[in-house]
Amino acid sequence: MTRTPPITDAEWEVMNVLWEKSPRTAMEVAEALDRHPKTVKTLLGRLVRKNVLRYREEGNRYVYSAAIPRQRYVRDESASFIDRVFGGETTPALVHFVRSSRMSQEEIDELRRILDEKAGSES
Amino acid sequence: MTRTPPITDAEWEVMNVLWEKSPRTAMEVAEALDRHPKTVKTLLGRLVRKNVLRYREEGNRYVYSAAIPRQRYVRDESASFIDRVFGGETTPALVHFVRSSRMSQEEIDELRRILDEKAGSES
DNA sequence: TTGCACTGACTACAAACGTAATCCATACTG
DNA sequence: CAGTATGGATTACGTTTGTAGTCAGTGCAA
Repeated sequence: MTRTPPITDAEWEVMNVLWEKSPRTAMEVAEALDRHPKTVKTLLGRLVRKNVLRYREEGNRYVYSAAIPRQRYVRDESASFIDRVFGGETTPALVHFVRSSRMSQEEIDELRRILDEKAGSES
Repeated sequence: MTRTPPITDAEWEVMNVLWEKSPRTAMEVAEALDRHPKTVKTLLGRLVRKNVLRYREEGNRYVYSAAIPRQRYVRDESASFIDRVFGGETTPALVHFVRSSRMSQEEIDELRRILDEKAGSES
């Protein structure tokens, strides 16, 4: 299992639009982000070099798609965030988020359900 | 209220030891992190320039303390992380964390308690 | 008192980043 | 077919980051 290469903030923006819908051309991504096409192309190129994106030639242009599922990045990025900010302790992070966020009753119930499942399965 | 200046990964490491215990000298921080003193001094200097750290002269050396409470950084950093990775949606982030983390029964209960408080107070 | 061991200040420097411009080939327009 | 617009490849460039080295002052050990 190849390690997910680190990607920067600007690259995350690009990936987010491609995870949301693939494949897309460079121009389409640039428009979705409302950023300079040249800049976007640079970022796409770097992401291809990192093997986070793949492209297919379509006529005279490339269409890009994610080569690594969003889920993997979410997992890795979450872990490194929690390491950095909460010293690797997940529960304090969760406590912080729950305390500081506005949640609807439905969302609260959803989380409770998940905690209940967990209470059953956890050793 | 001044905006919390962005700090880098290496700077977070330094801040974490100073948030944990202040004040400390450059040497003490370097030892706590087991990193090259020169490197740590550079980072301390940069953090002072960003007004994230303050120092006091103690004999011929400086002792550093955080000038911005950890809590503020945690809040800001969490928000920007959730923006980047979860598009600003906190609940999906929470669901992800709860699902993917190992938690003891006590931790699960703690979170339940907090959710209960929240259920009461939330509209 | 002399010189060394530390200190902070300043400097260095390559890699990564964000942001784009230039270059060259090709496709479309008239 | 000529000229222009567009696409990817390559190059540019100031800034930030991580990691430290050099320099000049000073307090302590011998």
